[in-house]
Amino acid sequence: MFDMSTDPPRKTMSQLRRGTVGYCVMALLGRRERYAVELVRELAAHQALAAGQGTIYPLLSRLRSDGMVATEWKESPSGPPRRYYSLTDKGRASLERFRGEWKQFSDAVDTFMED
Amino acid sequence: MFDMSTDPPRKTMSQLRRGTVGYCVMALLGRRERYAVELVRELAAHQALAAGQGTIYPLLSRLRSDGMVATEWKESPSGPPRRYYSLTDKGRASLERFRGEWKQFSDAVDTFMED
DNA sequence: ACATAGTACCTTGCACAGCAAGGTACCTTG
DNA sequence: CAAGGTACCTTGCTGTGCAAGGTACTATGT
Repeated sequence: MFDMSTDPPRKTMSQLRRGTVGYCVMALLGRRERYAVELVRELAAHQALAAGQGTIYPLLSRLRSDGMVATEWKESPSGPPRRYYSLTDKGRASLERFRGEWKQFSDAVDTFMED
Repeated sequence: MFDMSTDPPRKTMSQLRRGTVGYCVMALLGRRERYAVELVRELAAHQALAAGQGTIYPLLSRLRSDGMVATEWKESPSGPPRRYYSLTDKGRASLERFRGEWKQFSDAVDTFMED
């Protein structure tokens, strides 16, 4: 059972993340390469975009098969090996395009939300 | 077939709409009551939030069973009767809450996209 | 040498909103 | 009384996010 009074905020935020998490990950990878657990930690820092491993691994897998990111295995200074992800040129182009779509979209929603 | 070069934008935008269309509809209903086809037309005006009847009718049905909106049948000056939707107090509270979540979320995405 | 803990990888099954396409009924007009 | 417009609604599919569960490698303590 949940908070029945209004609307569970968890679910709402989860829906909002749809379609954006991938591009936020790509934005991070555009600066420097990272591995999956690192990405999870950095997303968790911005509360609204917190996404667990169950979201990140399938997401990275999709980005990879779409050619948006490239991967490379590297040994860790302490622990099991890590798979590092970096943004490809195709990924960079896709991200650039998203920036425009995001602005258009968020401006539209802002318009509706302003009373 | 589609544009294979990068990413079909249609699909991206469709994902972005998730979770927001409902609240945009509620925002409209917060000002004055409207019927479904009217809502479809007003959303279509803001291109980024265009949603067809296949989206709107199930959405309104959900909002209704969640107690966010109330409905009332009214005769049309010309044509079949219309079902008018209006925002309930519960809907108003939920919308108010969403405004905060939306700001938090869009600020977070903006942070990632700036660079 | 071996158990324990920590880190990192990944998969499975489900939930649910948006959507295209298809279908019914009412009213007006010629 | 047929044709066209308006308004209602449903069905089946898709894709993404998520919790939960599972494997493997390394370091540490005894």
